[in-house]
Amino acid sequence: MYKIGQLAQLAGISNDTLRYYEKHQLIQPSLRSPSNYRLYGSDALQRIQFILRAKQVGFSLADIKELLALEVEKDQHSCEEVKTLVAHKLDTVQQKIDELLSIQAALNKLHDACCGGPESASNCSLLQALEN
Amino acid sequence: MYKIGQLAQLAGISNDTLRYYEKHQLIQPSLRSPSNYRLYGSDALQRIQFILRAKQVGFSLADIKELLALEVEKDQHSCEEVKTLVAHKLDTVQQKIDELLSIQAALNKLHDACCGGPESASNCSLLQALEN
DNA sequence: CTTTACCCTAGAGTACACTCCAAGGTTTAT
DNA sequence: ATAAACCTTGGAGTGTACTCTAGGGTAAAG
Repeated sequence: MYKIGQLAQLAGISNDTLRYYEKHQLIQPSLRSPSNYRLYGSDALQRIQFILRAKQVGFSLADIKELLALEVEKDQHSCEEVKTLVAHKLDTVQQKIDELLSIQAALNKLHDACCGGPESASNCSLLQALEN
Repeated sequence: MYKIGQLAQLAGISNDTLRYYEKHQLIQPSLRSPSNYRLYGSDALQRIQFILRAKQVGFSLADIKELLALEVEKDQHSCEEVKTLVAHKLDTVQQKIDELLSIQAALNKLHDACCGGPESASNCSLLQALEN
């Protein structure tokens, strides 16, 4: 069981951020101590790391809340619903990957082609690299 | 030459957003009309599309301004500087791709494994799918 | 020639995601 | 037993990225 400060330090975020995430229902402490301190299990760390990863690639906290809520439960009905939602999320993820690959290609071109020979070095920008 | 409204519509953003990007030096109109209207060349559209793509994958406007400023010019000195900056940006991009691949893997697992047989369907969440 | 649909600037307002502060209670170390 | 280092809540403040409003000028259509 971690207290808020311990968990925050492990995750590299502030206590305030953790309380903010709780207020917005991205994470809940497993229980409260007799003196009302938040107490977290070790699964909390994994959850926060997922939140940070998703944030890095442009998901909003609202998006992330939806992703974390994706769960298959016992009845087949819920499973079908989840499958549809997951398919949408996978589309979004693939689109982001494609966008990153195009940015990566442009950066590589700027790195390799534009700095190659002495004559090729004049006037080469990221957008020009993206064009060809 | 596009007027601001035409360009904004083509790009799917508002006139205000375009003026906001100009104020923050992400884009400049090629010239002003005699009546002081902004006039953009066709390269502006490409530039905006790059901005939107980069935003989608979690780059801030400050990041994007830096990316757009990456240009190799005539002297070799500038080229070396650009190479160093590009290498850093490529690291960031690769990290984002890796984060997306890990999210993609978890979503696929939730989609395939957790909805497979009738018994495997009970209690499967995104984070559990990420674990194994 | 006037109405409708554009455009301009400057500045205020909004949503999101924190971040900080005040005023107080708890735990740990000396 | 007392100081330092934690924790609590509620609410105010900050930075980013827009979004809207006011008050005005310009351009195209009937």
